[in-house]
Amino acid sequence: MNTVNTKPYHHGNLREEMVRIGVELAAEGGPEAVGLRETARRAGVSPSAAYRHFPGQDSLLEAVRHTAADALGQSMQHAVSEVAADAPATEQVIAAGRGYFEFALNRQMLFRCLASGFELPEEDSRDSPFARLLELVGGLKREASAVVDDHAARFDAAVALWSAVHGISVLCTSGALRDVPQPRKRELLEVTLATAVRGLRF
Amino acid sequence: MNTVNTKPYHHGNLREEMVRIGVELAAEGGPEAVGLRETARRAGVSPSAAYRHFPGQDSLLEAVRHTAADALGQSMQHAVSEVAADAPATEQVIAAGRGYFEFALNRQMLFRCLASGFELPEEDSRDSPFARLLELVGGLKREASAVVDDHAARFDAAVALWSAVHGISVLCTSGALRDVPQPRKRELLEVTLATAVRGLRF
DNA sequence: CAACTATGTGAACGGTGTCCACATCGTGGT
DNA sequence: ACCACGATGTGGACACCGTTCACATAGTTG
Repeated sequence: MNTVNTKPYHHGNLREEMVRIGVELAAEGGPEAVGLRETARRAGVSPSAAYRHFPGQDSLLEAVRHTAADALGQSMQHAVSEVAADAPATEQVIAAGRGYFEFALNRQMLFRCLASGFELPEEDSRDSPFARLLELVGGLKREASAVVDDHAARFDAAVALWSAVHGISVLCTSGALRDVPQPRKRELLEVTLATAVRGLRF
Repeated sequence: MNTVNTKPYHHGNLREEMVRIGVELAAEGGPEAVGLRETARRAGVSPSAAYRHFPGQDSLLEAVRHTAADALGQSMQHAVSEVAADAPATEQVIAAGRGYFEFALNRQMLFRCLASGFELPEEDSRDSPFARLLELVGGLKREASAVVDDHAARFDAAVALWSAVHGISVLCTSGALRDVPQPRKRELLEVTLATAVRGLRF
C-alpha cells in the first residue's frame, strides 16, 4: 500500500487499468485495435494475466463499450444542462441530440465501438441515455400540439428520434457522409433534428 | 473451355468465386467472418492465390460490400416498384424506406457489412440508392405542402430521411432494439418513417 | 516450338487469442 | 506465528490468421 490506498494484490487493480488502456486503444484505432496482447503489453503484464479478469477478448471490448456508453451519456447530459431548465421541451430534446452527435464527431473511433456493438443490454436503467430521452419526450406532450401521452406512443416517439440522431451520427462518422466538412455535417444534423422533431407533431 | 465459355486460366475466374464465397461467409458470420484463408480454403485454392486478385483482405471485403450494396439497392427498387407508379410520392419514399429496412432485417449480417463499412465512395451514380432517393424526394415537392425545390434543400431532405431509415435499421439489427420481436420492429419502422416524412412538410 | 505472362503452390514470418502448468504473493485459520 | 490456500501473474505452447517470397504450372503469343 504505497501509492494511494487500494492496490490490493500484485499489480494493483489490473482490470481497471486494462479497461482504461482498452479505451485508449479504441479511441486511436477503433474496435479492432483493442486486442488482449496489446492491452496487456501496455499494462506491462503478461498476455495470460488478462484472463484473470476477463473471460476473453470480447469481454474486454464489452467493458470498453460500457465506458464509452457512459461518456456518450455524459455528453448528452452536458448538452441538455446547457439549455435553460424551463426552456421549451423541444429545445431540450434537440440539445440531447446535439450532445449525442458531438460525441460521435469528437470521439469517432469510440463511437464506432458503440455502433458496431453487439451487447449493451442492461444500461443500468437509472440515468441510461434512452431513459433520459424518454423523459424529455414525455415533456414534449406539454408543448403546443405535440405527441400523445400513453407510454407506448412516448416510446415510439423516442425511437423515431433516436433513429434519426443515430443514423446521422453513423452516416457522418463511418458512413457515406464521413468526408463532408464538419460545419456542413452540423448543418445536416440540424436539418435532421428539426425534421424529426417536427414530425412528432400532428 | 469445357463448361460454359470463359474459364480462362487455371481455376477459371477465381475472383468472382472468391467474392461469391466472401458474401456467403459475410451472410453467415458478419464482416469479421470473411477471411482470406477461409475464403481460399472454400474455393479449394491456396491462400496465396488470393493475392493474384486482391491486394489484401480489405480489398476482398470491399468487393463483398459492393455486392451487398447492390443487393440493398435491388431491395429498395423492388419495394418501390410494387407501389403504383402514379401513387403519391410520399408512398414511394416510404416504400423505398421499407425496402431498405427489409434488407437489413432479412440479411442482417450482410447489412452489418455495409453499416460497418469504411469505403463506399463511387456508387456508380446512375442507379445508386441515394440517387434514386434524391429523385423520389424531388417528387415530394409536387405534393401538397411539401419541401422546396432547390437542389440543396432536396439533398438535406434526403439526408434526413436516410438518417432515420438507416438509424432504425441499425438499431433493429445490431443495436439496442435487436431483441425486439420482428412485428414490433416493423411497427417501429412505420412510426419512424411516418415521423420523418411528416417532418419534411412545413 | 519457345518465350512470356498470368495464375496457383508451399513454406515461411510475425502477429493474434487462448489455454495450461507453474510461480508468487496476500490473507485467513489455527 | 505459522502455514495452507486462494487469488493473481508468468512463460511456453497451440492453432489460426494475413502477408510475402521463391518457385511451379498453364495458357497465349510470337
